[in-house]
Amino acid sequence: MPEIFAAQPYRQRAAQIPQTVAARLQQAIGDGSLAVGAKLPSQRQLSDQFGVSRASLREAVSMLATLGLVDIRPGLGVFVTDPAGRAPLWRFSHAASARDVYEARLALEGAAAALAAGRIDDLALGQVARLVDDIACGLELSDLVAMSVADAAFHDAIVAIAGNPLIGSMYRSARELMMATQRAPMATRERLAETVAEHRTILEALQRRDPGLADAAMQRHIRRSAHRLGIPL
Amino acid sequence: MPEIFAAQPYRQRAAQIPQTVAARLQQAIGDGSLAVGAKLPSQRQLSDQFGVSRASLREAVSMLATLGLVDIRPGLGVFVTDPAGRAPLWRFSHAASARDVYEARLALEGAAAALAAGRIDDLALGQVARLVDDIACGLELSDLVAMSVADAAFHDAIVAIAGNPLIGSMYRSARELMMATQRAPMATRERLAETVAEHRTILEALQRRDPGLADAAMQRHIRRSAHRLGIPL
DNA sequence: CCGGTCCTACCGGCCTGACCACATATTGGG
DNA sequence: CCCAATATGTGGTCAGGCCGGTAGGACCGG
Repeated sequence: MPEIFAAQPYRQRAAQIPQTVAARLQQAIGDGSLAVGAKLPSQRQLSDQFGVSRASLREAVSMLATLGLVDIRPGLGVFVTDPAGRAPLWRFSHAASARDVYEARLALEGAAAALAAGRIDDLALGQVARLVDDIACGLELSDLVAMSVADAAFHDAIVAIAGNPLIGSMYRSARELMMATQRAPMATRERLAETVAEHRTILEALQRRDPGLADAAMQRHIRRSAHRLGIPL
Repeated sequence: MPEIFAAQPYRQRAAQIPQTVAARLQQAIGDGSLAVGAKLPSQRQLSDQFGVSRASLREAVSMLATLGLVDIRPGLGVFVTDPAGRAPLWRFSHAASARDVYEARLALEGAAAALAAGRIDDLALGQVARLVDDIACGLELSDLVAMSVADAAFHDAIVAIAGNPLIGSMYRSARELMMATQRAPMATRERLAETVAEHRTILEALQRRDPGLADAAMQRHIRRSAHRLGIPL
């Protein structure tokens, strides 16, 4: 399997028209020429503009839709989707174990916490603090649903604050995968109290703007979460 | 397992033909009816079999290709890709900066190195050592191409040894993205010598089976690589 | 018998031009 | 003034055709 050297310079396949068109559209979306929510010109118009057939243009648009960059609404048009919105349509063709997912979370969220520590502002800090309070509140009320909702929001917020679109996209994918394999969390009260304390520790690291501390606190939290779920890490 | 969400309020859009065909092909790939590496029937044959036009069938195949499930080889046919295969850079929405990519690499490859340290066997250790030698050899011969090839192989190998399919998939995506944005590396000889030393350090950490050390060494290497390319991290 | 060239069937890539279903804007009648 | 019929625009789909590249067999020269 290690025949990495056998790989000669990839034969550059001739530029395929749909791919080229998709790339140009993607670029237009990326650099803001096509704002979020904006409606693209009609397929007939675009195909004419690019000098390609509508079939090819359709393939390009179809690819962007598959990637979730664009939303096609029959009879209305094609619209640029909200990037912050769900973009996790990507599929891992192979199955991942719960352990795989937690290892990935460890890497991604640890890094996200470190980045967030260096980039968080006071406003966001207050929001994160509120989410921690929500979690604690859920604990007191023994409202497991509220707790898990606030918990998820907490992690999402940190990844968002990290401000790295790649890590954000990867995180969302891992999260989606996690939901597919997650078992019900055990509800011992003292164990739940642990998670609140761990979130508080992360919050403190963010307040101190200490990336290393935030990374460590987040990794510790995820590691212990995995243990609580019976996943060896 | 369709329609868990069938009861949703959103109006169910009429089944679109390409999507339906893509789903059925995807299912066939998923359940093993189409083995990895197998060649799909020709597009004309498939379109006839599904009772759809070739244009629709092409859109479906194009979607699968976008998801990386199949590989289209003009003049030959459509083939089911190896799940361990790589992901095209379309995956990520809105353009990522070089800094974003390096931040993601920092997280992913650091974690991969740590995992690899705990899982590497002597055989793999020898292969990695050989790759480091190749890099050093490239330096002596001032063969920049050979160096970068061996360098890439080194990183790929560590990710492979880590054995986490998620991290592997994410890493490959990031790598593709990196190649798209990479600027020419500066070729000062002493700077190149630095990279050899950094790789050696990573190798030593792997030899000691020390995850923490491997993580740190890999992160340091990537960080310095970024600096060498003028990317602030 | 061997090795080359040529031919042909097959494959994907792309185009043209048309028709359908749906959403909306326009318009005309009650 | 309101409401329905219609015109227009959009995406969805189709049929058929041409192009260029690939592979494998047939053919021919050595």
